[in-house]
Amino acid sequence: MLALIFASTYLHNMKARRDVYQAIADPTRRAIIRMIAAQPHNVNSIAEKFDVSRQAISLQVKILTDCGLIIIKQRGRDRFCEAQLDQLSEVSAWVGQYRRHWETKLDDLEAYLKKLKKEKYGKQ
Amino acid sequence: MLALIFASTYLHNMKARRDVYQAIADPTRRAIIRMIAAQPHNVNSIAEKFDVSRQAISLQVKILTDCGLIIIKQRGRDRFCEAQLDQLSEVSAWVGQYRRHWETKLDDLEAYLKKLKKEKYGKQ
DNA sequence: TATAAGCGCAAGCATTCACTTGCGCAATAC
DNA sequence: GTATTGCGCAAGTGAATGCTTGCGCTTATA
Repeated sequence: MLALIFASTYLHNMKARRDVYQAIADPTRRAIIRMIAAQPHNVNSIAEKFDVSRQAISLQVKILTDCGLIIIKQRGRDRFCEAQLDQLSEVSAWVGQYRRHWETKLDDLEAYLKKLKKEKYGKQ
Repeated sequence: MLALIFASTYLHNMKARRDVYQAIADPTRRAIIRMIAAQPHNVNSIAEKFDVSRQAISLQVKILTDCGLIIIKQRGRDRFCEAQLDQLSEVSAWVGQYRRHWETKLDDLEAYLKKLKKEKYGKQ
């Protein structure tokens, strides 16, 4: 009896933290985004492209839907997934604030070339 | 004896899939990146800013180091963490390819406003 | 009407994650 | 010297993740 009580306290699919960063962390989900960004697909036609079960893809689609990256348009028995990538702007903004960190090297190179040029042509 | 053999097959901290997307999925890691991007910190001074144990932060630092987002410069007993965010350009590129998906609405709005303006002022 | 297709729900399972505590080691401070 | 500080390593834990299989519902097709 106690076992039953304890078992019931276990919530299997508890609402987890799901933000955009988390959503795009999984390569399968990125692949799904890639697919439906090019063209809407129903769940099964997505699943056909992967070698996991249909349910696995269905769950990934649910996750992407939950965090608003895709929207479902029901048509008959088909559920067409369309990309709704507004949320990606957040990621873009976050990454963008560090742009100088990875462009520094290019800047350095540019400055170096400029200096080189100056030395070659102008002397001042 | 068998138990020993089986026990030894269990690798506790097995090398997991760790790419940039995974690395930035965790809010704590993003916060760490934010900190050391502004200024290098040693591990303890990072840990002081969070209400988790020092080891927890140490592990996060290790993850970030493993996937190349930060580099460690040892100085005496201190280990200074510096940002090395080149890898973020990959994320930027990935997100960037969908830019039109979230800018469409702005474009639509712009077109709508233009149309509105036209109707108001020009009639053609 | 019977069969098939598209799909979600629910339960179970192995792995990974993020965290903890305890320990030890090297570098610095007293 | 001894004490303290900075830090990694190792083991353990609960929760989350990603997957599976089985079932049943609804919609389309034969």
